[in-house]
Amino acid sequence: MNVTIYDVAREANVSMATVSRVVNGNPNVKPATRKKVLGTIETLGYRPNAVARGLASKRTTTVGAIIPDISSIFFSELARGIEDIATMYKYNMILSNSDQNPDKELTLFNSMLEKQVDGIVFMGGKISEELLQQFEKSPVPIVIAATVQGTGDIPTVAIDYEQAAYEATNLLVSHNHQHPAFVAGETEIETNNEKYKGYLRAVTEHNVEVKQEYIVKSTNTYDAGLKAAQQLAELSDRPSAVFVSSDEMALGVIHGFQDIGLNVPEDIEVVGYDNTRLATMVRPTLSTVVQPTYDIGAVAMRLLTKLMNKEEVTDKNVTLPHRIIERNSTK
Amino acid sequence: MNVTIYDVAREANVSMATVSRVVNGNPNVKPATRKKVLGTIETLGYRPNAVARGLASKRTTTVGAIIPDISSIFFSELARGIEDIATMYKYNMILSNSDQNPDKELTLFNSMLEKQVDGIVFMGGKISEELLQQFEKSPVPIVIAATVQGTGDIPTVAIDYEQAAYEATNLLVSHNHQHPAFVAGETEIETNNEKYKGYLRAVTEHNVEVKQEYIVKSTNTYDAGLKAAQQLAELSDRPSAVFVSSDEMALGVIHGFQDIGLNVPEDIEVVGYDNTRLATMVRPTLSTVVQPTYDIGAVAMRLLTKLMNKEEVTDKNVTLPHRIIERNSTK
DNA sequence: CTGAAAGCGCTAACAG
DNA sequence: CTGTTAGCGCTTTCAG
Repeated sequence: MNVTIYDVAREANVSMATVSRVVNGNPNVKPATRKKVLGTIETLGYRPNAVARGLASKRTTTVGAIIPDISSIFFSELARGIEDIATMYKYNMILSNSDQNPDKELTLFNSMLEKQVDGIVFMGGKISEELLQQFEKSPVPIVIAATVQGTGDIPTVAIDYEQAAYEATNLLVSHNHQHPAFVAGETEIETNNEKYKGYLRAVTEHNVEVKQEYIVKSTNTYDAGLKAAQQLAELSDRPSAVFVSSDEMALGVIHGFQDIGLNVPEDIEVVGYDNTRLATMVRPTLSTVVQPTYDIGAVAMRLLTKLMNKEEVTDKNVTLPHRIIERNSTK
Repeated sequence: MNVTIYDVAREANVSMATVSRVVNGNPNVKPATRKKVLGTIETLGYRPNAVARGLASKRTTTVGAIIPDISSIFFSELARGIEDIATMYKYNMILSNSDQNPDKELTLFNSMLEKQVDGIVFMGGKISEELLQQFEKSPVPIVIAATVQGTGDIPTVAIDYEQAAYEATNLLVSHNHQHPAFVAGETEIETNNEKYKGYLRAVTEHNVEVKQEYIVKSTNTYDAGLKAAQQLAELSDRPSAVFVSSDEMALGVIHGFQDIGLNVPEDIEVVGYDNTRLATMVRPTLSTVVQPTYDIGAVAMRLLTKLMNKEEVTDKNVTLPHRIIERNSTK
């Protein structure tokens, strides 16, 4: 049998309540008794049972994080931001992968509520109507990170995906490419849609007729980027610039062009999105949209701590700044 | 107030025990009552409280994972393996980053025990004496993944790091490089030490005198690889082949050489370690040691489920197979 | 500053 | 097949 608060109380000749007080740092304890209790805690090797505590206090100091795929370079950085701040505020994090599967998201959400988490950070592609409803009647606060929610009113931390894409496309336009191409990840993912909108806005703004063959919709992988580049290169009127919806795809695009003898940026300029570590791990180094991934996670978790603490939060929707960083994949 | 098992019992005109039985899938319930209970669970929107359940049953169906850094491409893949199997066996995973800091590892370990996790998967660089002692008197099973433990006797899942490094170096030797160079990550990390040993064994086996300047000890980052390449290239008798202790560093090494006009593999061959996704995201593509990262995580978690279940486990130390994959960074 | 006592919501014998 | 009854280990009033 493990040593319990009761054992400590008996051994130290105090009540359970007093032991509980010193364990929880309650100031209403005479220094002498505090010291005595601390001593017997030490000798007995007492370790508080967080489950019992959670049942009694209705707070578990545990948060849930629903993430599409922790092995993705983008999301793992987000997760790190969440976890760091969670730890800073003494929370543990239950992490689950959803693969952006709506059913799984629902299941995970409910499973986390059963575990009595104090709050949840959600990341996903698209928030289904049903999930949104569940979010809205959630007994604990939820923060959505790096994810676009359509109709809902859940606190969110993200950047302006549309505007950033607009600016990235415009960088290319300003380099005398009237009509850059666009390589997109899954369009079921709302952030990708926003990027698409921003791209379109930049292109159409210059009175260009949009060439559908310049828009490649695919999946967010390196290999898809590789293929997209091939496809674009084969066009009779090959584009001279490409905006890609993620760094990983952009690396694929760059290599796809290089593999068939095209030079980046001389023959074709490329801009990515996210500024993951990959952006500097390629030659030429990648010009890209800086999305402060780690910070999004950190800010989302910080916001969640406030919500869990029932603190006044003036702005439940925070939009973090983005910028474009020019490296060598553009001139 | 939330709806409890008691509410369901009253509403369904049965006892708490019966409700508990149907919730837990206990077969000793008449189909008719089961149906009735399920019905009122539905209408009342009852959601079992896992914390109360954990307190009563002394099982939380939660495991802990201590990981150096989830944002690392290597560890995030490991984590995905762990989480997938955890989910498969109905466990949740509490994930914490240690940054390989011994104090943090100790703290995290104890914090997870307080949370009453049913088991722990540990990944790290080096297991401190104190941590090992704590592991040995842990009340719940622990599995060590992708980590070399010195003296301890804790169940472990890994590959033979030394042998794999030996083979990788030998591949280079067989390509007529008598004395390949070695670029190593932190030597405080035991797996790196094993790689070093394997490298040395291959080199000395051929009666070569080891040139200390061919051994670059650094940190496991892309930038460190970049610098290491420069350093090696400046040597009066530049090596003609390099074995690198991780893919990420290897990418840096390749680019470091390329940046000063050297060609890989013509002027210098490069072999990496891990076969992360990075290995194919570089030109030339990287020859590397295949470490089944995801599988290590998956197998470790599977082993942990058996241990938690008190099943008979014949082999507490599993060594997964490795192999060398030749791509274009070698001839 | 300290103690007594009543739960938190559930499981697990045990009895029938 | 079902109900009764103790707890699990801790927090939290409420008194004093």
